[in-house]
Amino acid sequence: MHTLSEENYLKCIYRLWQDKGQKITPTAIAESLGNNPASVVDMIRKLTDKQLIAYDKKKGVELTVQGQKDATLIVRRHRLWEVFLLEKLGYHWDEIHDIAEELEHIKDASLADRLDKFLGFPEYDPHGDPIPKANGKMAKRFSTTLADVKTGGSCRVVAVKDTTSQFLQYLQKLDINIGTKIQLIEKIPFDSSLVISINGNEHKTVSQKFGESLLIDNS
Amino acid sequence: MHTLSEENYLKCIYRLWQDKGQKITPTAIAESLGNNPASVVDMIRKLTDKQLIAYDKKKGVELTVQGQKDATLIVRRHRLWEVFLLEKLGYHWDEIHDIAEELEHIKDASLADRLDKFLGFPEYDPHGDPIPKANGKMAKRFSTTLADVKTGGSCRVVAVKDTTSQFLQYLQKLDINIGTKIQLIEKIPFDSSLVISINGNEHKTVSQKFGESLLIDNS
DNA sequence: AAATAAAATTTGGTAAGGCTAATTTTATTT
DNA sequence: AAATAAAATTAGCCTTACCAAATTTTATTT
Ligand SMILES: [Mn+2]
Ligand SMILES: [Mn+2]
Ligand SMILES: [Mn+2]
Ligand SMILES: [Mn+2]
Repeated sequence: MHTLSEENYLKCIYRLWQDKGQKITPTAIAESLGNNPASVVDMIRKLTDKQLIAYDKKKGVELTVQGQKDATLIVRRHRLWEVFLLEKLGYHWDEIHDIAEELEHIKDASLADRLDKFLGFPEYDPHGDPIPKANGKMAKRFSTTLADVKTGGSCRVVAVKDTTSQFLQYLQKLDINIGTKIQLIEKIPFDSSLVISINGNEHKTVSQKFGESLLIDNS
Repeated sequence: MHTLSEENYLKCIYRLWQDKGQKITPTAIAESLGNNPASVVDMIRKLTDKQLIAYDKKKGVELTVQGQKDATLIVRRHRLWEVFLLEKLGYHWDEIHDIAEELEHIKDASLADRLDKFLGFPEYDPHGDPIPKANGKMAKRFSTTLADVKTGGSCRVVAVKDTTSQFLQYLQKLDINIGTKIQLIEKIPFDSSLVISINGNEHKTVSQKFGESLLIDNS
């Protein structure tokens, strides 16, 4: 099996791969994990030896079939634990990520499946991310952000791209949750700030970064 | 906070202290953890520096007040997770110990208390060990074993002293659980084997080691 | 095509937590 | 009281996973 560190690298590579679909460089991994590039190079060698990734200076880092399988399972465990923490233990959605970051590494062959069943086979985690099934398949992952909405358009929040408590607490303050309806009133040309109406209420202005962190469904 | 290794040492020392109440030596700790005595000496220095234990060649290792507090919390988490795994996820009692051994190290200030509440504030874990309360207090710990019962006497199983799956599966095979009634028919003088009747059924013979691993209540 | 900047890699270290083998201290026998 | 055995400790190494600094490779400008 994999060490805690190996698992965190795997999951990180998996996320970078999903997020952009573009070349994954040692620097990108280093930044994402808050590690030194030198450490990343070490781990790339290690994961390559274990046949979990393939590295080519041209194509960057890629997960092998086995690497994808293993990464998916870690993500599955992470998201299932998040559901458990929120629904069963009553945590708020800005508290669960860090705890799940530890829980996802608990090793037991049947734990994820049992937890899945206990939770009623949820499709999405509390941040709107799809939970991989036991077979590795998972529901659709949304990709349109609030920043992509046309002026005047309406949409519904389906997921958050950023799970830091700073962002989630800001959302709480604005009374935005998964399912909240948002109308884009105006896009400020100067800095792409967005003027929005939350659930039909008074206008509020949010940054471009904010808009790019909210995944929405046009409806 | 403490590392995973520090926590496992703390818990080990706590258990040795409860089990016998006698002098805790580096060798005893090494044996209990399956580590080399040299490693134990290193860790004793580390835990002493952190003021979690006090070590005196005459008195052996002792937990400080802080060490006791911290060890108790780890035990609390371990036993609460065991209840969760058995009652909510449907594991058998011989599977839960090893998983709880990992879960007990998840660090979050309110996790144990939330889990405790979710489980309905259980008093004992599935092996019959008392679960420390949030304030550190806990229900009575039983100490009489089946080997202490007088010939002809009857008793009820209240806890197991050994949580290895070898022992627990043997108990399962004999149809012995927490609460099972056992009568001591005869004690073989030669090797202290015990002839018992489980729930009034036909006589079976078990070893002295077996008898010493079952905690009972005379009733 | 050079020059420069950025990214990747190598080299040499550190800290934690293990180990074995050797040594010293403490207990137990004779 | 010696001799012997057992326990504790020290010394020296190993692996994992990180780091900083130096170097090499690759990209980007000029
Ligand atoms: Mn993690
Ligand atoms: Mn999530
Ligand atoms: Mn443990
Ligand atoms: Mn237990």
